[in-house]
Amino acid sequence: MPLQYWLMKSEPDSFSIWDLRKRPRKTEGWDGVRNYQARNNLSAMKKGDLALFYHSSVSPAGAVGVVKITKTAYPDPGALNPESPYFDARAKPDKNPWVMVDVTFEKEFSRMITLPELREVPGLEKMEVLKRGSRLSVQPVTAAEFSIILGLAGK
DNA sequence: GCCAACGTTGGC
DNA sequence: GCCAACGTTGGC
Repeated sequence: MPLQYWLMKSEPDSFSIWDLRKRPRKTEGWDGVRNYQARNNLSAMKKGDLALFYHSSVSPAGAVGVVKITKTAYPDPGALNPESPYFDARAKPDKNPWVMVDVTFEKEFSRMITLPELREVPGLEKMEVLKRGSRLSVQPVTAAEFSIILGLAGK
């Protein structure tokens, strides 16, 4: 199976690509996903897959860099911890539906590729993140889309 | 801060 | 199983 590509959204106020770069080994667990479709995408990730790091809920929003999946899906302990903002009372230690992966910093783009810019680029029309009302926080991206965006970042 | 769009919940 | 109400996301 060749590498797969993804887009992962985070609000930079809670966790930014700059936070990730400062972590030991530039690695952090991507936790707190509480949507089944996004969870399924996390579960489908393979070691070595690459993901666009996307800053959401900022103006403008956009892709700011690339991370690598360095650990495949494992149970997200936050779901079991009442102190966690991501606690889910329905999750049990033997039946925890929520997973997380580890991501490692790969690169930061020299500039943000903003959402308005992405909308203008031929070949990206079908991207999930461009759809009206798109809220999925972990999305698949095709190899072609990923390549186009890296090209924009390299300019 | 507003509000459209979405996913989830819960009454029936 | 339907669907209205609700809470959340996220662009603007």
